Amino acid sequence: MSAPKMIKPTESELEILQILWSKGIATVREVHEELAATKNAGYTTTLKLMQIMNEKGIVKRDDSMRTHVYQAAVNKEKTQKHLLSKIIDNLFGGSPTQLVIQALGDESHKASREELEKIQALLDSLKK
Amino acid sequence: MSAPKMIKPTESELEILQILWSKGIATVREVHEELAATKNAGYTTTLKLMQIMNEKGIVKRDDSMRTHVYQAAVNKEKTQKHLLSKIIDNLFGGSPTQLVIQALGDESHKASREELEKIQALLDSLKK
DNA sequence: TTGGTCATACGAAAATAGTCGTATATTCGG
DNA sequence: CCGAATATACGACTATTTTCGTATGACCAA
Repeated sequence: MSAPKMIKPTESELEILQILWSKGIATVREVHEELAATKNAGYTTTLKLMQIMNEKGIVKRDDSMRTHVYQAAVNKEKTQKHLLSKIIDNLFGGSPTQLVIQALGDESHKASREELEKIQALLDSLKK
Repeated sequence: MSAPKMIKPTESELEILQILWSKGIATVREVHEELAATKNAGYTTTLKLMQIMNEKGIVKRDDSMRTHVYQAAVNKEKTQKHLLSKIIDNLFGGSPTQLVIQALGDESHKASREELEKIQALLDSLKK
């Protein structure tokens, strides 16, 4: 298994992870700026969060310089899969199909045609 | 909108909701019994949780008798959709397709052939 | 060199969740 | 009628998460 045995990021940690996953590496300042776009929190709050994540092993950091550089220490797909698995159990009684149906029917997150094709392709391969 | 403006049940509350959704109505004792099958918590813990859920408006109860009878006050599909929407944003950067792909690929929750057909049908109707 | 800016560390308050002990009331079998 | 079983109410304790204020040190421009 990977570094952290039980992956269970909190909501705030997830927000930070998403930024790190997309950026690859980032400083606290950079993460905070991006966070501040939608959220409203102080700089030291973000800092503290990232320090805690570092202690938990959710992120790694290079502190050889004055300004530390962070990166995710947990795999994106693994984390998604893990949390999704929990959701399926907690919210959909263990049925991934129900989840898929609700997700595809979500009005505020419509899938494009290409995306539908992608799902179709996956479905085809699963049917075989 | 329905009773509770912001639906945001906690993990424990979700476990209870699932039981209420499946049973329709139930007493604290009944919910607790079912909960105790997988979890390990005292009776008064379950009671307290359900009392709090009642205050929050997540469940309703008939307390005209000594043994109160509870039922969910939030719609199952609506709640699923709402929480799923959050997940899509928090974990999948707003892409339901990514979520669907991960869900279908989940090894521990495999979909049966019938379920795949159901998804196929939905996909067909979306494509039109 | 000195003042302003920016970085991390640290402690602790505030908010949320979950757990349970204990008090009190009702019900029921004998 | 009495005691055991069972129900709810309520308060409090623990744990976790989130949020910041403040201290301290490094860096830099004038």
